This record gives sequence, structure tokens and C-alpha cells, in this order.
Amino acid sequence: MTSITRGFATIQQRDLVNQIADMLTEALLKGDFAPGVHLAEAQLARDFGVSRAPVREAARLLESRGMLVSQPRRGFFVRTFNDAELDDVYDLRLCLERHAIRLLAGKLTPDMEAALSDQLESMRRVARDGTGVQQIEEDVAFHRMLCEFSGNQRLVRVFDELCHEMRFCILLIGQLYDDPVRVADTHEPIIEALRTRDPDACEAALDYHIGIAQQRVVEMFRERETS
Amino acid sequence: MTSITRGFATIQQRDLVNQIADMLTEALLKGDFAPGVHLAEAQLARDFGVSRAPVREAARLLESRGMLVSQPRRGFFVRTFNDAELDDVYDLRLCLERHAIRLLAGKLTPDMEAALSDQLESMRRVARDGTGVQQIEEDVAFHRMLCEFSGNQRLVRVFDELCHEMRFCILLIGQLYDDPVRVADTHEPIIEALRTRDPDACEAALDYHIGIAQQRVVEMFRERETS
DNA sequence: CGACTGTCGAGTGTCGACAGTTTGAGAATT
DNA sequence: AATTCTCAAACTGTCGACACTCGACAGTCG
Repeated sequence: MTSITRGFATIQQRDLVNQIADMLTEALLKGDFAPGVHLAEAQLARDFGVSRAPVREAARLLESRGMLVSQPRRGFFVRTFNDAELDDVYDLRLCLERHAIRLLAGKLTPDMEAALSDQLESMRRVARDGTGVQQIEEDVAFHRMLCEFSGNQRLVRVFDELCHEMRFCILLIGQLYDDPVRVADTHEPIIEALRTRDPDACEAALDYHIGIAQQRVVEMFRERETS
Repeated sequence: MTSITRGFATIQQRDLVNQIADMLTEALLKGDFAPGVHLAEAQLARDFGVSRAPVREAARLLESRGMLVSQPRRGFFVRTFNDAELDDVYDLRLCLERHAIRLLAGKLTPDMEAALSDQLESMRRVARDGTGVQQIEEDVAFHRMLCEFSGNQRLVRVFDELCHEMRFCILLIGQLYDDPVRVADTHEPIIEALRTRDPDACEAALDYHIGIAQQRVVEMFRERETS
């Protein structure tokens, strides 16, 4: 458990694996590695100034999150997406959130409602003067809250996994929101529907919202792919 | 990377990690390790006659499947379940399969219908003269087929993860089906509903079926827990 | 000219070792 | 007797090294 200084970052005590995983994730989301490219363990280990063991474990972690894939005896590669896979991810996300919001509709407390409103407010704030990454994070946080408040922790875990993949796709596309304020506003109807406590109304509001998001992402993804 | 033994038969091309993971899985499902118990890497490595490295990786794999949990600097422990977690798993499973069967209702082909019927037949066969484990596997295979035929591969992946956890719970309970033939028969209405191609009818049939299964598992789990 | 074979470098799979941490039992103290 | 302290054993995190495999390239033979 040595402390290593290399370049900018000072890696210390806390589990190397998680730190490496975080750094790799960041690098992937920044687009430092092209999709499909091979990640050599030894090279990464040199870059991070550590041995191959923690790099391997970090890579396995990212593999379980669907950001890397591995082939026996060949190592790790940056995950690639195609249209169908992206569709699957959004379809599954819709499935989860629908279920979550229906559960939530039956148990919404004033606290939850307030938390969601607060989150919407944060979203509007960064929509005005935040970075693209911040906007996405606030957006994700709102939807994650829906899942959390549903009460099903297992569902939240799957949602988180999907989020990793969605972020990956989205930042692979580049700029997403041309009008972030308007995007933030489209979350308002969801909160309103929840206030009615009517599961069907909630589902409809959610469907509409996610439908737009999906359409936009898939469309931009296709454009990028054919270029 | 060892042993190319025994003529042509066993070329151990597959790496140690997967083999160890399989063996560990089997041991866990056989109940060789009590829930919550600590798994020492070095001990396992000695037992398997390998070094700690592949054992660690296998353990990480099982962790990502939800069968083990890890604590920093303390190692791996056999996953424990409580009522709430079991409820969450079944709730999520229902959510996935509902979605899958609705998708499937709109695209069912004769081939798919035949495959499902065949699977039901297998289920009935092992219900008469198969082991408990076989019965569970055939049952799972039927439901997995529903997910596969939905066309969403990502959904299948999550379903598989959930299955690992359900198997774990079920075999932790012990005997599950008191009348396996009757259990197999309860899948018939699902196929019939699919034939009508009506999503609502399909969902209803599925809800009924899974509801019974869940009720039974949860009930037995609670009994066992209080004993 | 094309197909096959041998060789070489790069990279993964696995191992044994070391260092720091956690745990639990027993000694020491209140 | 209960509690705290001490310390050694057991264990995890990390490292560097070696063996084996895969793919590329060049040379050989038809």
C-alpha cells in the first residue's frame, strides 16, 4: 500500500482498484479511448504507476458495468455500441422507470415530492450556467430519485448500470442538449402527474418524456455512426 | 495455464477463473458455505490448488453476480438475503418479464411458439423423473426464453443476473416444488395467452403465474429465517 | 506467384513473495 | 469480574517475474 506520485494525481491509501476504475471511467467518458480499442494492462499499469494486478481488477469492474469487454487471452477492449444495443438500453430503462413510477405513485410522501422539486430546481440552475456533463448528471439524478423512491433497491442497481452505459453513449455523441432549459422543463409534467397519484397518468408522462430523450439520442447516434 | 491431458478430451482452454467461478457457484448452491461466512482467498487457493490471483478474479465475478459481497481489506463474504431483498428481486423479475412478454406478444412466430411448447414438455419430463435442481433449471429456461424472444438482449442479461440470485435463495430454502408436475402445468396458460397475441392477456397470465411462485418462495424463506 | 511454416515480439494468465491491516486470544489493569 | 492493552497469526492488497499464447512477418517450398 504505497503512495504513488505520478503526473498530476497522487494515489493514496484508498483502494487502488476503485481509483483506477474511476480514472479509467473518466478517461473513457472524455473519449480518450476510441471504441473497440485494445487496452493493454502493462501500458495502463505504467501510466498509473502501479502493477498490473489492480489494473486488471479495475478493468473487470468496468467490464461488469458494460464499459469494457474482454476476450480470453486477448485482454480488454473499449465497448462498442450499435443501434440495436442502444435501443435495448433505452427500452430497458423505460421498463424500469415505468415500474418505479407506478410503485412511487402509490406511496409518494411530501418529503419525496419536495426532493424531486429540489432536484428539478438544480437541473434548471445548471441548465443556465453549468457544463454539459453537469446537466447530464443532474438529469440522471432526477430519474435515479424516481427509482430510489420506488423502494426497490435492486431496481436502482440495474438503473445505475444502465446509466453508465447511457452516459457512455451520450458523451460518445458529444453535445446533446441544444436547449438545456427546455429539457429541464420537460420534467415538470412528471412531478405534476405524481401529485395526482394516478399510476397511469404517471406512466404516460414518463413515456412521453423518455420517448423524446431516446429519440434524440438514437437519432444523433445514427448520424454520428454513418459519418 | 495447465494440463493438456487425457488424449484429446480435455484441452483446458478455458481459463482457471471461469472454472473456479463455476466450482464456487456449485459449492454455494449446494450450501457448502453458510450465508455471511467469510471466504479466505488463500484457503480457497489451497483447496483448488492454484494461486490467489485467479481465485480473486473468480470471487469478483461472483460478486458482480450478487452471490458474494466484499468489504475492503476484509475480503469476500457469502451474500445474505433478507425478506426485503428477496421481495425486490421478485418484483424486478416481474417487471422484466412483463415487459418481455408484452414485446413478445406483438412478434410471436410459429418457431417461438414451438420452442416454448418444447420447453414446457421438457419441464414436464423432469417434473416426473428429474432432480430438484433440474426442475428449477428447466423452469428458469422457460422464462429465459420469454426474455430472449422479446428481442432485448440487455434485458436478458439482467434476467440472468436475477436468476443467479433466485437460484441462490431457492436452493438456500431447500425443497421447493411439492408437486412439480402441477407447477409445470401452470406454464400452459402463458403459452395460451401468447397465442391470442393480446398483451394484456399475456401480462395477466404471467402475473398470476409469477405471483404464485413468489408467494411460495417468500413464504418458505420467512419460515426458514425464523427457525 | 501463392500457400505454408518458422520465428519473434507483445501481451495475458498465473504464481510466489512482501508489506500493511484486521482480528482475536490472552495478559495486564482497574 | 469486566475492560483495556498487547501481540501474534491470518489475511488482503500489491508487486515483480515467468510461462504460455496469439498475431505478424518473413522466409521457404511447391
